Amino acid sequence: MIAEVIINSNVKNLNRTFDYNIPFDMEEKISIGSRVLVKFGNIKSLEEGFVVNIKESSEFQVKDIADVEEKDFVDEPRVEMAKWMAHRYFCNVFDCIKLMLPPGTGTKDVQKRVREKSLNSVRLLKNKSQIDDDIENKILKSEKQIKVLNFLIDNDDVLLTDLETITEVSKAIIKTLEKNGYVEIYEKQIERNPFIHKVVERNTSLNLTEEQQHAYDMVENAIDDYMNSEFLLYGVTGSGKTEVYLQLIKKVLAEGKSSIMLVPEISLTPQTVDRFISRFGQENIAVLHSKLSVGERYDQWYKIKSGKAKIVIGARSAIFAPVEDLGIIIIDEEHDGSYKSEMTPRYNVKDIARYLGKKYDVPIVYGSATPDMDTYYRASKGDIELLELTKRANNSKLPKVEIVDLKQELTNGNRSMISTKLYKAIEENLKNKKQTILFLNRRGYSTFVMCRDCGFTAKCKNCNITMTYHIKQNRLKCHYCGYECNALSVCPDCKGKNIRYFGTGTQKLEAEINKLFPKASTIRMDVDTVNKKNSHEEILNKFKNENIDILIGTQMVVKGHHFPNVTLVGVIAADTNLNIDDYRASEKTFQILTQVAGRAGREKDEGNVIIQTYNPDNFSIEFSKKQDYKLFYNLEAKLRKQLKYPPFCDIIMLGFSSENENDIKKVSSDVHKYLKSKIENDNIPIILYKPVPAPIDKIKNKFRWRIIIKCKFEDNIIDIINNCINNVFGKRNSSVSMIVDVNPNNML
DNA sequence: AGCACGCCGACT
DNA sequence: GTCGGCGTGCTC
Repeated sequence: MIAEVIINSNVKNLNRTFDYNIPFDMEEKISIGSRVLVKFGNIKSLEEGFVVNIKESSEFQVKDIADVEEKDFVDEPRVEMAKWMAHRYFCNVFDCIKLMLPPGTGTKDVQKRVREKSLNSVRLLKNKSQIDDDIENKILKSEKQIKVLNFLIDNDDVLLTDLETITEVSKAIIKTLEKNGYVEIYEKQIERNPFIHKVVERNTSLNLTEEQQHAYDMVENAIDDYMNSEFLLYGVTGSGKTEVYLQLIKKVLAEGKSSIMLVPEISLTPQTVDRFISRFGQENIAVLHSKLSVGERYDQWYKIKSGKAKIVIGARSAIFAPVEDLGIIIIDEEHDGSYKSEMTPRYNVKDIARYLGKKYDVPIVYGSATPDMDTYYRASKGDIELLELTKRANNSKLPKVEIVDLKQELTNGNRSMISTKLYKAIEENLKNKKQTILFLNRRGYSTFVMCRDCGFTAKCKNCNITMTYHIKQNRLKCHYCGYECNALSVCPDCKGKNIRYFGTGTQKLEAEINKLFPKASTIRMDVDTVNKKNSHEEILNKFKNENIDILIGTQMVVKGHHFPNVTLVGVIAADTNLNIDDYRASEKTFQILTQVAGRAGREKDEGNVIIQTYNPDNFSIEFSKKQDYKLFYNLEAKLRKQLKYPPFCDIIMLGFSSENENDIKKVSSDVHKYLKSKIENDNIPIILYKPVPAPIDKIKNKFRWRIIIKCKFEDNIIDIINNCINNVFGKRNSSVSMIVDVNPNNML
């Protein structure tokens, strides 16, 4: 028998199958979806491959499959889905299959781990002065570090040919270290169970309100009838969407089927998970997200694969969890940008959910207080059933929202970033021992640095971006590539000393609040303070339990947290998202303002929200004051229709990047020419724009250009783009790389 | 990745 | 001639 195998490679030219003979002794183990090792080309080591089809004969002179993995990880429908994804997202099939494999088991993952371990052991040995600098330098610089390591472990003939050998090398290193008594430092025990410290009380279903019950009944019918229906659970903040999810999952679990519940990466906190654990017990639940270590992820994956955990809670990639007997897919906070992948494959999780829903005849539930324009549009057309929750579950009132015009504030002579109204409200809140959240969607201290004499602005040397001043380290940082340099006191151009720091970030806000309210306790939350594994959680717990007066943060503070004692939310500058060059600017502004306002007054005390803005008349700000999504939707939909933006049309962005700007111009114009000729031939209604530099035209020393296409993202344009990629990028390896992003999250 | 092939300039 | 540097193509 012959197997059609795809090779693990990101080379475009290798995105096809190669035939291999299945040796007799492997026939029973190999099926579609098996992971195999094969000899390929002149490559010395064995390549990782995947069987995607089995047939009787081949027109080629075939080689034998060298090895096969004992267990199958991917079933035939998933291989089909991977092919579908590769075509739709313009990537290699293997890139898609990777998402479905147990984490950390790929040949390259294993090699990487062995290399890291080896390097670690070298460092340890060096600390004991057993090797000299020269050897370490060789090891650190060399790509084939492990070969040098062989020297260390007195084993000259080990070659890095296959997994087995790597394991051998790794074992030998461990042995050497054991002999020297370093094993406890080297093999630091990893905490593998994410729930290990949890003792959670069990709780039972709450009584549903009339609206919740109706929503539940509608989805329940779909589950009973094996219907691939889609539902939008549109409920105001605090309306009890989660209780509906919990009861739906309970229903699905009672029938022995699995549930996938997706939440935005940022709100996948232990509190969220606790709520599910206390309802279903931790043995039934698996959690998948990016903060878990590879080992933790691997264990969770097996918990699902073995059928032990029938409830999967996770971020975007959890849609690929190896569940059997899928019963329901729930996507909470469905408007969230994290559901769209910004890496290859650039998939939108809703596309995948819809594919699975159709394939297995299961319902999909989207939940949000501020639905995505596209979701609500589909609901208005009747493609999605709209289920509304109009009241907050514990009958708490929606907060009172006020808007402060910062232009007015300036003419009144207040040049601080806290308006008089907000100042008084904070003061009042402090007096009443209530908590306050201040929201500013920009981290750092100052957003740009300018010389007042000659107009010089500090820019990153790798990116065409102004540097942000961080006061703590007294340094300038580039938020795109991470480049840092010392803060300026003298202008590098004119040597003037009149350097001014403009704009505000969370650090400056924190400093100002501490100055204005010296007695208030404050805590700041942004990527600069939450980079450690659990610090996101720690900050929120500290705020909640130690009753810190004021939480200052970027959009991280917005997502789905429940703070009973918060009665005031201040938005320092509502305009930060508004002025960027993106068709979603209004939608994002409305969403974030509504979500942040929803943090206030979730219990018996009424909440207050103060939004400071330079554009009080902008409709997305005005409608968020009214907290009226439908008003917002109707006006925004009208604008989008006129301008041919989603949901009425899709934006396909072809992004080019290269260190050589001339190459970019050449390749992008070739692509443009190709597309233009095909589109004219096919007579398709497509708007094709000429290649232009991107708004940020240089990042990490690479120039960036783009071509924008506006049309419905359907088969004809998908085929044209795929052909274009094969034609222009198929053969020679160009210095220019191209990515295709459909309805990208940001247009910068 | 790594080898073959073929093109072209440099050198015995 | 023919050696070797390098761009290009191919891998079942």
